[in-house]
Amino acid sequence: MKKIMIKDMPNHIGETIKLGAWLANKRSSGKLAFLQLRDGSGFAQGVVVKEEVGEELFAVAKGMTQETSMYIIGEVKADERSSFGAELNVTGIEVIHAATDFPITPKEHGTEFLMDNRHLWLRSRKQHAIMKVRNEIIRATYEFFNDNGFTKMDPPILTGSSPEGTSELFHTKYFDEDAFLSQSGQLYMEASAMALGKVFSFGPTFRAEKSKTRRHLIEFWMIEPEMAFVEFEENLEVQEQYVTHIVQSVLKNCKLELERLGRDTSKLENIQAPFPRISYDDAIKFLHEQGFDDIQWGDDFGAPHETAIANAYDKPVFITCYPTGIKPFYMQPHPERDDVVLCADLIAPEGYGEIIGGSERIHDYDLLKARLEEHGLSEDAYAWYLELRKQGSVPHSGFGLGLERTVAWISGSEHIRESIPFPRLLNRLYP
RNA sequence: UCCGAAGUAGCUCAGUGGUAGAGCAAUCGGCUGUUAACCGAUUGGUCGUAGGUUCGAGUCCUACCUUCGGAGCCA
Repeated sequence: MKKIMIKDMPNHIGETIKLGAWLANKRSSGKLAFLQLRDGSGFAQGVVVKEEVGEELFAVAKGMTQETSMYIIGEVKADERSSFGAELNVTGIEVIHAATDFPITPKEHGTEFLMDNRHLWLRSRKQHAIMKVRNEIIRATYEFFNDNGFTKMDPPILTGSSPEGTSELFHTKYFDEDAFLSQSGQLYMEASAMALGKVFSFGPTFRAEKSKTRRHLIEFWMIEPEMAFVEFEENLEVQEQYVTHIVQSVLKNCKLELERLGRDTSKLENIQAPFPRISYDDAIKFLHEQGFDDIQWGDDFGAPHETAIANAYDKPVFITCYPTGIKPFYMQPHPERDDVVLCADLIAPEGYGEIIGGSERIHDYDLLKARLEEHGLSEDAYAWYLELRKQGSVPHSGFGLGLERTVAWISGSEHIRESIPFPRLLNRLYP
């Protein structure tokens, strides 16, 4: 007898098979029991008919508690009532471990309770679907960059200095030295791009910001491509093609999951490059026209401003060329203007906020050195980074995409904490 | 850090100065197609903590703790 996964059941109609499974839920009558089974690959219903299996096995089925683990044997039957077209006509059950008092019952629960039980919450249908979407985004990311000539390079997580002086960093000891957990691998990716041309990284980043919103995590995963000989506008084209690829891949490969999440897929089908662009200057004008009198040229956007701009489009929108004063030291100035830089943020639709920040980087040694000084950053700590501009420096650009915000947007999750297996939040390091 | 809301059964909540309640979960029983199944019964309480007002406090007052939502900061 063949041991298979639930997702493959439609390929085994009429066969007797074996599953390793957990009991997600059950319903029963005097002569029928419906077991809602899950095995990690999917969810399926097992039907136990008393007349067919006998008193003893029927009593076992009726008595099973939520999340009991088992090997279960039966014949796969086609059934239109199933979400994926198949169910199991059970003929044998071997209970492996009987669960007791599983805390997450099939009714409503509060956030704190679910977060305390995150290690068990992951088993639920919605969380399962979000993790599948997350995985598809990761898979499509590797596919896109591999197909387009990028090499994956892994920057260090322990660093001795900060790429951007502003954000709070997690501090730790490195033997007798001070070290910090990486909040971006960008500077190392620039060095990597000078070696391998087009590179990307995918790894965790850490920000000790006291942020407490539905868009913030303390530990989150970022995809950071960096490209030699690529200038500002080409950088935007890579971004819109990349985001298009991951959205379309999820639509194609996660149909069941998006349905289970209740995602409005028509909004996602529309996500096709090119994406609209609006300059910072025009965005300020637009906001003033919309009645926002709380923002002036030179201010950074708040969440309500970003949402107002995003709501004017049905695709992600690039906001380009921000004032030099509110952006990091390494961004290339606009060729015709001194007061703005060649950068762009990509704002997701439907209020999910900024998912990409990117820019062309300064490649002139003297200018970069001057910017380091203006920002009060130590030249010693950035000596290796400056030296890149002395050894065959070239125009180059890159960006960083926040994975969890992207997962939240595509899956339609209301909060970013559900888009990573074990979220690290302000006041939460458990489980 | 600031602004707002909330802490009552394992979970989700009601209870608005006078005997501590419901649904779900658990346990027992019933039901031949359920799908957050349904029906009946049973079990289950330091009302966040400390102090105060009152004949009497889950309810009113004060402080603290915790959580949630938002702001700032950012991806």
